[in-house]
Amino acid sequence: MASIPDWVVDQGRSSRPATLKDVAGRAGVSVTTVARVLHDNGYVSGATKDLVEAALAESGYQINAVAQRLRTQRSAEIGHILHSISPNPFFAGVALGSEQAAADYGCTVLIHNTHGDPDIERAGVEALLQRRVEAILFTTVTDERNVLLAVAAGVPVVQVERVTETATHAVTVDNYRGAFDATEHLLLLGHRRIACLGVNPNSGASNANAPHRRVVEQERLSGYIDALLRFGLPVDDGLVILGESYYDLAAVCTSVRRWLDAPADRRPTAIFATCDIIAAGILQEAYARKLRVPGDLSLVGFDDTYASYLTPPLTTVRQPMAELGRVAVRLAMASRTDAAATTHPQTERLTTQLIVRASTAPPA
Amino acid sequence: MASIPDWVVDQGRSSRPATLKDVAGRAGVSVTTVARVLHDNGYVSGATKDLVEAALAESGYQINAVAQRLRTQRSAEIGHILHSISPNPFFAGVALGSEQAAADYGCTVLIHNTHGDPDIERAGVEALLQRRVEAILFTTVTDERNVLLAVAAGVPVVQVERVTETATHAVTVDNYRGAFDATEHLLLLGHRRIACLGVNPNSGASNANAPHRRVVEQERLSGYIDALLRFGLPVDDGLVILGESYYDLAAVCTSVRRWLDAPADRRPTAIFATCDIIAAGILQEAYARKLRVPGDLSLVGFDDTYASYLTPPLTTVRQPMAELGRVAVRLAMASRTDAAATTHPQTERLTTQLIVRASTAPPA
DNA sequence: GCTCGTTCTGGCATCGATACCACGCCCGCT
DNA sequence: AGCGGGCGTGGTATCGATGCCAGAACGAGC
Repeated sequence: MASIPDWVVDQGRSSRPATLKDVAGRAGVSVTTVARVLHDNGYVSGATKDLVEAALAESGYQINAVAQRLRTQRSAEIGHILHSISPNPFFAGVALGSEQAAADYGCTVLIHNTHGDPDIERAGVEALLQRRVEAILFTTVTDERNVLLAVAAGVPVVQVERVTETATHAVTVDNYRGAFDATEHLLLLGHRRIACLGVNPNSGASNANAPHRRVVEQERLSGYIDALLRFGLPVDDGLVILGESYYDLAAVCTSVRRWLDAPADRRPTAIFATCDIIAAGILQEAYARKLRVPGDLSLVGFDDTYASYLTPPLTTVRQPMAELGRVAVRLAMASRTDAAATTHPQTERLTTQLIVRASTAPPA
Repeated sequence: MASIPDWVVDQGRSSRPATLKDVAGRAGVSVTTVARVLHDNGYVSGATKDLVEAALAESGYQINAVAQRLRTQRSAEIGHILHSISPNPFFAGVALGSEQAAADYGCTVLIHNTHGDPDIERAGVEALLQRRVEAILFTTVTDERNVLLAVAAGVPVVQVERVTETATHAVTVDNYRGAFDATEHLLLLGHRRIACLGVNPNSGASNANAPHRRVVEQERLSGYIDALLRFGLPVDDGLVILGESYYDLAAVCTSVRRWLDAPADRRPTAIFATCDIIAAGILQEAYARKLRVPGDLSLVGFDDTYASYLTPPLTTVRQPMAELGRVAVRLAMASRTDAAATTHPQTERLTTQLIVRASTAPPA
């Protein structure tokens, strides 16, 4: 007498998930036939098709993606390295966009939060390479060598809101234009003492491995300066404060306090902050001094993350965060097939949009 | 003459990544030996170890995690289903915590944003099951059946900040206590007309598949009511507005406007909002009416997401977001091994913390 | 009657890493 | 001298899905 087939054992809730073999046994056909029904390709007679479909349903079969990937050599995954999805919503916004576009390619996105730690970043890149991801996006880079690691492995790399010497694809917004628009908006309102709070484009120059957003910062600063010049105004060094990073709020805050504590005739009448979070901090400082925004002080932010939730709602330069993520994924996936794209890195440039809300008005 | 071995072909940047076999060929040993060096187990002589390590380095070998997982039957992945990591930072905070704890188990977290769409949610759960994730966390649920889907598959499930009849592990904060503390804080300051803005615990009752955070909402409402009763105050139905969901701001806003437009002697002197985002909206409404916070109106939020960025900084009930995620992962991983845990769902309850900032003060 | 093409089905090697088993060797102990 | 055990190494089945190839059955056309 024949021995009891494997598939007779109870496929209960706690046992291993069913395999193609299990289903084949249950239906009394070969695994090949089950696979054909599953993917609806090849020739299968109506009768056996019904038989197999019943067996599939009974066993609660779910395809094993791990085995499938090994066999087909397609991981269907995209890695995304970034600072942290919280608390700065900028990263979460980009991540969300990348997820949307990845879905169009049947891919899922693996997010790696580095928290600015180069070791975590390196471990993240290596983990992604081991998983054979189809592309890697960098929305922050702490150590430039980690980008090279990915490039050397032959994986398509796209840097988001970041421009460096490393030859990879990139997608950024027109930061110069964004900063110019913001400053011009204040100038057109009649402001003449306009301060700028940003991040030093030259910071990290001593550390060759951490050129944090340098070009982006330079562009924003240039946009501010050029707008002033266009209006025939000199750049007052005392009205420009550049921190070490976007997360270095402490330094920025003390500078702002000095400005706000100055007598009205020497105080800036408007401030352009290159990040909504910094702008939020300034709002609080102004509030503590009973300075009215926009009455005594106009304020423009950057990013449009927190801006709409603030009081008053903040005029800001909107970055198309989700679109940055989407374009990054498309660029990466296109370069997989297009041979020319691999050798000639491409840079996509999106436009920002000045969102005028209630934090800006003509000076008193 | 022997044919040219495979590994002689250039392992250049654009070719397939090296396999154990490639490395073995290069070093002139067996794959078994290479594996032994790689994992530093078993016996390997110093000489061959050096040989193999050189070969590993030369070929830029990165282990193939896909093959490894198929063979070891461990996906080292945890799925996390949530509404969306942006713009509400609550989810991002929980996700971050889950990622941290997952790392302790050598796991990575796969985030699925459902955007409140039951079809996306279902597809997400199925994708996770197909990847054979070791556990699934639900920080939002749109369709209860999707939880059952995961449970039926035998995967450990943990619901975060959510209590339902479905018998799964859960981790929540003490919402009753949080709401009680917030209301009590206002009462102790001397407020007597305290309004409450929340989400209707009975909403979705008509739709059996979408009992959105019902218990959590009930607890928050009860905490508010009980604090009033403790002070011998009646509950004024006109001062309680419950929206359909946290994302249904429109309805909430119109109600708030009605309150704020009322004459001062009928206007609430304080509002307890069960979400920072709602509180931010109230701040803006108050500002537009030139009502001073906390002078004319005190305000308490919930979550501590946006709270510290607002003007004035918002008094709020802090939820330990990251800790929620961490505990959820620990609960899930523990239940994998502990048989008793599977049958007896466990609920962990974390404590909230009232963070007093500048949006609350005694009534005028 | 033979060939050819279409329909239907099963066998099996393969993706890459792992783990078990087997074999050979050298050394020390009885 | 013989034997057991610690070393050092290689062979190979396996995880589960895929896709090529083989082959059988049947009808149509010459």
